[in-house]
Amino acid sequence: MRWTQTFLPTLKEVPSDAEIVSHQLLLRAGLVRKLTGGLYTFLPMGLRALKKVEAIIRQEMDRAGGIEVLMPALQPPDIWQQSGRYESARDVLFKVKDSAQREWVLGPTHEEVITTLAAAEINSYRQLPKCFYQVQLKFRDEIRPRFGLMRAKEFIMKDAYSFDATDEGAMVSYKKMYDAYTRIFARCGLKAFPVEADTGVIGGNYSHEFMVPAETGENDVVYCEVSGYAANIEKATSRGALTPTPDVSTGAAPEKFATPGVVTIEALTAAPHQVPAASQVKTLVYVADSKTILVLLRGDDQLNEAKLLARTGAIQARPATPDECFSALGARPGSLGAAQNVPSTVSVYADEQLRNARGMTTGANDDGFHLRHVDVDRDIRVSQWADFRTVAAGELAVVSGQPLKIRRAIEVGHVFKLGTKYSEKLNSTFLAENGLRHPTVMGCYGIGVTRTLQAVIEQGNDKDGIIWPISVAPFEVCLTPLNVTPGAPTLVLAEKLYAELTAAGIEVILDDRDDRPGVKFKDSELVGFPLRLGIGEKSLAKGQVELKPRGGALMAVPVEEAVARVIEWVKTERASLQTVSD
RNA sequence: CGGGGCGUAGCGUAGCUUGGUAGCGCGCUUGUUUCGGGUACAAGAGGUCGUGAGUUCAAAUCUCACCGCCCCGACCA
Repeated sequence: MRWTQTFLPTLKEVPSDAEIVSHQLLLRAGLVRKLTGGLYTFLPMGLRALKKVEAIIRQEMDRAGGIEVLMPALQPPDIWQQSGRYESARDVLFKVKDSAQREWVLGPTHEEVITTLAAAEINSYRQLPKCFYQVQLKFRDEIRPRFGLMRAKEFIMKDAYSFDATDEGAMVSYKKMYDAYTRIFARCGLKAFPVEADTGVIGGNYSHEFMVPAETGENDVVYCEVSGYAANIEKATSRGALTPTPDVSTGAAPEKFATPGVVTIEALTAAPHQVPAASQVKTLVYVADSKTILVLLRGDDQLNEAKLLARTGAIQARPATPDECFSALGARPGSLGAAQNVPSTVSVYADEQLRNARGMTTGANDDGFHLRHVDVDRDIRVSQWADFRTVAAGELAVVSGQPLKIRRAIEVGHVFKLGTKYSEKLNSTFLAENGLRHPTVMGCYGIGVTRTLQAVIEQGNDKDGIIWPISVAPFEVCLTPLNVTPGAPTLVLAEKLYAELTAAGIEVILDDRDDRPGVKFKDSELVGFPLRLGIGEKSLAKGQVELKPRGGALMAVPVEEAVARVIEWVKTERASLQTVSD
């Protein structure tokens, strides 16, 4: 490819609407352009890099036994109603109407479609297991698209769906995808690691996310360096709060006391009351699937809403409004409690941290009053005990007992063991060897392809631009003759090397622009080609050309060795990202 | 949806407080120059100042509404 014949608009200045470095570089290096918020056009270099990622994914999916298909992005709403997600996923579903005013949905994912296919076509255990995958555009009505390709309204995803006859088989399929993901991200040059994950609205009972550590990520990952435990904060557990709950119980009965104007945990810790946060019961009123519930935590703990949904089985939950609190408990936030005057219709969920907690202080369900001497087990009617709290850094890992750390990360992949949730609802059943009909056991596996591409940039860059791993770079070599006037020795040699390298299977872009050396150097570094082969009159006079790896030192090599040296360098780089020999 | 910020040439921005001929840098065009790290000089093209209404003799500037973008939060398969 010749620079003058492709379309590679680089930007010297940082676009004002890009905040994070990978988003800035996507724009500056001429990889993408924004149409509008959350919608981007891929330009030639961006598209080439994207296709590299897709090719790696396809190779590894095929290697893992995946079968590629392509499903419709536009889908009928009835299959979504059948699975129950027309409601549960309504906030992210794009809906469109055709000219007959009939409604359609733009698929945010394809469980419904693939399960419908399986229901029709897979009828015998002899046809199992099967793992279908596709690389498809997905649509999500994101409330707030941001960070370029990281969170977009429309994006490319690789999604795979496995169908097995048995639970054990499903675990084998899961493990195959898990291993394939590990290879895929390694081959993309990404430092990605798996973490235990919450399954969210998609359902299922076993799940890992693949995370790329990055301060700009939107996920918090809890991990233990000693045991290797790692989990999304939505899922993470620990041995509990670092400070024990003070036991100041005297055995006394709950006692109401006036706390005018005290409506926060914080305020109650101050004079005159001076109740430590760890001795308070935090009472949260939530509306879970239109039912009012109470969630109790220790005063210094934070609710983990993902756990709330998981433990209660609710599809959606939100904090109750002050009015809703008042009508349920007769008091407003700041004076709420579960010890007295709780209607029997209101379920009370309590965090394990409060088990056996005695001598606690909590709201009295009477504005301006609290209760002291509350023993949770004795005084509160708890419907269900569970882990509802958010793990904090420094708490001890459940297994190893070592301190946990927390870091930000970008989620690039997610694997789920789904079980029979979708196969039952959409009638994907098969006849087993014993003649009985069973639902297929499913798994689903996603990789955000466009997000992965941006994660590669987020992880590989410096002040000059992108530093691509060679496996994902739009071109492997940037051939840079400094003088391109027709007939100039530098151009003549460049054309010769271009032909030879291209014939040898090296992906070369020839910077044939009539521009100053500084411009060409800066651009090649901004776009981030892994190797620059520079041909200038000075070194050519000495019979030499220059090899400059991106981010590495410049090497002068004799002209006659140039092709061999480039091929060697490229092959070494390629090999370093190849995890399994073909 | 709540909070904050911003919309002026392809990009980055000044001007707005205190209303009065829209400016700069980059990029672009032409010429000269330079030719190993975003050359230098000169000439030039390019603007409904996001849209609409209002106030005013006069609005980029003040007021209101709307639209769009960015950030924080909520949300996130």
